[in-house]
Order: sequence, then C-alpha cells, then structure tokens
Amino acid sequence: MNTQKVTIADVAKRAGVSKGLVSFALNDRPGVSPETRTRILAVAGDLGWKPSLRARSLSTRRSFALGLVVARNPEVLGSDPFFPSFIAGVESILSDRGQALVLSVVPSEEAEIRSYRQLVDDGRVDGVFLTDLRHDDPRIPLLTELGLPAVTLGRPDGPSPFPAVSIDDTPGIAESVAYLARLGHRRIAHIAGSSTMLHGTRRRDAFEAALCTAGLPLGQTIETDFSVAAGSDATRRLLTREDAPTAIVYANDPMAIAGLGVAHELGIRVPDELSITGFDDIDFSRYVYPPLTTVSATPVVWGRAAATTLLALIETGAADDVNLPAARLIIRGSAAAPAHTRKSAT
Amino acid sequence: MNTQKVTIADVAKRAGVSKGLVSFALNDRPGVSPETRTRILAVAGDLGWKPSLRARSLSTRRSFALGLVVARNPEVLGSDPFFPSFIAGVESILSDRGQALVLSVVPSEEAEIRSYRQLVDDGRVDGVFLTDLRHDDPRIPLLTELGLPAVTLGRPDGPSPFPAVSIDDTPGIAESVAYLARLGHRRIAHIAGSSTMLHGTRRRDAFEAALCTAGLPLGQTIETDFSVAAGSDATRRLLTREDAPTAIVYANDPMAIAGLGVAHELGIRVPDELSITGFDDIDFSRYVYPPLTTVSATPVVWGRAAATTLLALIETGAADDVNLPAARLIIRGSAAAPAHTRKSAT
DNA sequence: CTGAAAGCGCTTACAG
DNA sequence: CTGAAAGCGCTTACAG
Repeated sequence: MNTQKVTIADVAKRAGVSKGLVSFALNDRPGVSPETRTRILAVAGDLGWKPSLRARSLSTRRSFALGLVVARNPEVLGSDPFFPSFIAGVESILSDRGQALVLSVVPSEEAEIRSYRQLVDDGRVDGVFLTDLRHDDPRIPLLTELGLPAVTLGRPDGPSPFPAVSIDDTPGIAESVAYLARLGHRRIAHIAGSSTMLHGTRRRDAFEAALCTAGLPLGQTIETDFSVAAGSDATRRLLTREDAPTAIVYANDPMAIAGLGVAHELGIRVPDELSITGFDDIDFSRYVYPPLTTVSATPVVWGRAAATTLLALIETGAADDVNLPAARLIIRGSAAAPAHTRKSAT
Repeated sequence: MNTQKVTIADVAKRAGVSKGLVSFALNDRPGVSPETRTRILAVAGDLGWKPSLRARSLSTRRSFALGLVVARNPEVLGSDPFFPSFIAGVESILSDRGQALVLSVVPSEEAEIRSYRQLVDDGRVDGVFLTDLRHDDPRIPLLTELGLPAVTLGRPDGPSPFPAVSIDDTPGIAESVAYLARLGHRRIAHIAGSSTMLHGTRRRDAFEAALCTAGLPLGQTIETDFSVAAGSDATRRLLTREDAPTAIVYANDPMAIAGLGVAHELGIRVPDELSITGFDDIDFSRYVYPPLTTVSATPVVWGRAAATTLLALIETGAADDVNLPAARLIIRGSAAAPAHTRKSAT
C-alpha cells in the first residue's frame, strides 16, 4: 500500500545525496563512485522505492511499451491461433525487460492508420510489430514518416528501413507438393490466401513453382481471404467440378479443416479419394480426422525473435534482419496415393 | 512531423492567456468564459496542439489505459476464439475514448500475480478486466489490496467489490440437454471444462440439473482443462466404454470438434450413432461435418459491455452489474435421435 | 472569470 | 566524483 509513496527525493535525502545522483545510480551511469552507488541502491531498497514510470516517460520521451495493431477481420482472427501464440512469444521477452505490450484491434484499413497515428501522437509505444505484410504495404511509408521504429514479420516487397524477422514458408509448400506428387497425384489444386497479403502470394508462387519442378501441369488455384468460410466455399467449388483435383494444398489449416468438412459432406473420403495438406500446424490439426498433414509454423519463436529485434532497434538504433528456420512438412494422415493409382496397384 | 512540438505554453502565449486557463478550456472545466474557451480551442486547433498524454499522466496519476492479463496455456488460448473476439469488442469502445489496451499473456499463476503487481507499480493501467474467473479467485483480494479497479466477467463465487458483467450460460446447457432428451437420448455424458474455473463448474452443474429435470439418470462426466487434446482423450474414453453414451454435451466447441474427430476415427457416425453438442459457436463449428449443434456466445458484446462498465467505474467510482442476454442453443446437424430409437421407429 | 506558481517525479546538462 | 537547477508538459489549488 506504500507503493508510489516514496520518491527519488526521499531516497536522496535519506542517502544524503542529490536527486540527480540517485538517478545516475539507478541508471548505472558513470559519475557515481562505487561506494556511493551501493549506498544509494541500498537505501532505495530499504525504502522500497519504485521509480515512477510516468515521470521517466515524461523526461525521457519513452514509453517503455511496444505496440501491435491487428487489422484482421474478426472471423479469421478467431480461427487462426497465430496471434495468441505470437503474442505469447513477444510477452516472454517483454515481461523480463519491464516493457508492456499495447494491443489494438481494428476493423478496417482506415482505422488501422488512425490507430498508428494515435499511438504516436499519444506516445504510447516506442516501436511496433508489423504483421500480415501486404503488397506495397502503406504502413511502411506511414511509420517512416511518423518516425516510429518497427520490425516487419517477413521482408516487405518494397523498400523498407526496418529490420525484418522472417520465416521462409516456401520450402514447406514445396515439400507438400513434392510429397503429393510422389504419392502419384497429378491434379493438385491450391486454395490460396488473400493476394493482398505477401504470404498469400508467396505460398501461391511456391505452389506453382513446385508443380513446375515436379513436372506437373499448372493446377487450379482459388484465392480466398484465408477464412474458414472461404476455404469451405472454395473446396466445394473445386470438388464439384468435372476435373476435380485429387489433392488440395491449402494456404492455412483453418481452411484445410473446413475442406475436410466439405469432403465429408460430399461423401468424398479423405485421404482415399482426396488428399489435403494444410499450413501452420494449429492445435486442431492433429485432432481432426484424419489428422492433417501440414506444415509446421513457430509463431512463439517468431514472437520472441521479433521482440528481441525491436527492442535492440529501439535501444541501439539499429538491428539486423533475422532468418528463422524454415517451416517444414509434417506428415500425418490426410494425404495418400490417389484412388486410381491405388486401383492399378491392386 | 510537427507532432509533439507545440505545447500548452505555445497555445497559452498565442492565445494571450495562462497555461492553466488553456488546461481548463481543454478539459471543459468551469471557470473559463465561453468566448475565451472558444478562442483558446481555436488557437489550439490552428497550432495543431496535441496535449501530451505523458504529461497528463504524470500530473493526473492516470494512464488512460486498461489492462488484460491472460493466464491460459498457449494451446487453449490458440484454439479458443474467445479472446480475439472479446478484445475486438473492448477495442471498439476504447478507441473512441482515447484509451489503450495493455495486454499481458503469462504462463503461470505466479507470473499472473507478478504481472498485476507490475502493472500497478508502473501505473500502466487504470483498471483491468478479470476473465476466466476461478473459485475463490485470488485476483480479487489481490486487486482489492492493490487498489486497482476491475470488472469481472461473470459473478465471482466469493465476495467482490467489483462490478460484474455476466452472460448466463446455464440456459444454453439446459436447452442442449432438454433437446437431446426430447430426441430420445437417455445416456448423455458431459465433457466438462476445468473445475477450477467458474464456468467449468457452472456448466457442469447446469448439465446435472438439466438431466434431473428431464428425469434422466445421472450421466457420466469427465473433467478436462478445456483443451482440444483433453477433449479428444475424454471422448475416446467415453466411447470405448461398455455403456458408452449416445450423446455427449461438451463444455466448449474446440473439445466438441475434437470429439467429432475421435468419432470419425472410431467409425462411429455422428449424428446417427452419436449426438454431440458444443458451446460457444466458434467459427469452425458450422464448417465441420456435420455442422455442430451448439450454444451461441457473444464475446464481442461481452467485450463492449465490460469496457463500458470498467470505464464508468474508473470515471465515476461506481458501476452497476450488467446481465447480458443468455446464451441459447443453436440447432445444426450434430445431434439426432439415438440409433435404437430410430430402429424401433422403423 | 483569470493569472502566477507550485507540483507530478523523474533526467540531464552545467558547474564545480 | 558530486550538487543545484532547469526541464519534460501538463494540472491544480490558491489568490485576486
């Protein structure tokens, strides 16, 4: 209950020094003799002094907080565990360093821009995480103009003054396609994410490149917004066609799980009559039936790395890009040799 | 780029008044003539003055931010869309009121307590949301001691000085059981959430009461931690028993979806041979097959109400409890008459 | 209705 | 190595 009662002045008086010196001792700055420093710190401890963050903020013009503004629509936000995990990773770094996370969830791109401006106008944060990178992402020039440090998750497609923390998702898609091709599939489709998102396009490009590598004809691709609903619709369209694919590579797990539902509904057995692969390895993926063959993702690791990088950037003014281990294929039960291959093998 | 350059002193000088008066005008306090106020505000507008939140924080001892600390384990956090939606609801209120949300995700109960203490030591927030209420929740005495305003989601089982914003989930469970009983089920089991959580116990109690109302014998109940993995295990245990139930009422959708997977794996058809119901109506629930009969939840509405209440409490020092509309049963495809009933009906 | 001053609790040149 | 003072940009009694 005594909290916030004792101030730097109390410590100074009790230690018989000036407030300035207490501040120097606290911040480990040169100009205080070791003995004096020790004495000051001891007095501070005795008194239970907790330096006021608000006062420090005012004089240092720092907020000791990092920001994350999320502009996903509520549905895809809810069915995708990326953010909870990413945030858990971020927090594991921040909590030990006395930093806080300010989270903003906004419904539109306009609201997103307003949110960033508000954050800097209010001096709420010292830097932000840029997730879900888009093509020619408007946030990069915006933050540059605002002078707010940032770290991007993945490398932007335009010029960027910010360090990037990346996980290459190309190998995961490539492995998925190669695996399906090896099983004997020739009509492989892709249910892609939004083409406004960098990772939507990148996974799609990886899919097409992998098809090419495997010597397979170009497959059908349907673009979605990454939502469960869109994944469901796209699957239905694909499966009710004349030349329905025998395998579908999904750009994320939630859509793949929805696809599983559609297949069940249509009486198409997975993996016997249809193979599917996902992306992200969300918790659900191993508990649906059949368990989903998918690509691992490590959002917690990404969160830690991004937080570490952003903090370094803020403190030192510079930080290197970091490349995290690529996502890999995890083979479970949702893919198998296509029906005709099986028949001819019998 | 001019941001944060112009201060209250500039406005005062330009308007020919004292800083104090500018402050009064800004805060709509009595003691400024209408003309003067208008003139001051006009000057402020011209100059593009944005009052410094940091300076206001220091002198008012307020942070203009609200806190949410989440202590769920990463898995259940990720598969349950409650938090993203709840937060979206909270933000929709906060953003218009110049408030920010500081989010803390912690791995343990000790870390949780430390997090709250840190939040008040640093004066990061003016109040917090208490979610996932537990029995004899230690956070209530803790926050009382710390003097931090809070709002609870649901009513605690012990004494609490804080307003509660509640959604009664009892009717939803009661309706689920009544519906299954009406379909002809007599062996209905419950896969419950954690008994340390108030909503885990409450749903379980509602289940047992509903069974009683329906004149059915006490069903089997298995307690879990609400996770997908636990829901899967519990379902397997139930279905491989001699006296396997013909229907299962799950305490949340993620577990019900895992249950669907187990049933598929065991070759038990849903709903023909097994009926299941969920709780929460998460986005996935309508896209699995068969689509899940479940109970609606409105986390966004809950978020708005909780934010409104907490802000009222902080500003006026008091706020009333609020009761939101109860969750209701949503009938989809995962429940039907039990197999033997069907047979005898043929 | 208005002004001048002190205060919120730190940090940071500037002297010594 | 140390002290006294000014400053960060607001708010808030206190006088008039």
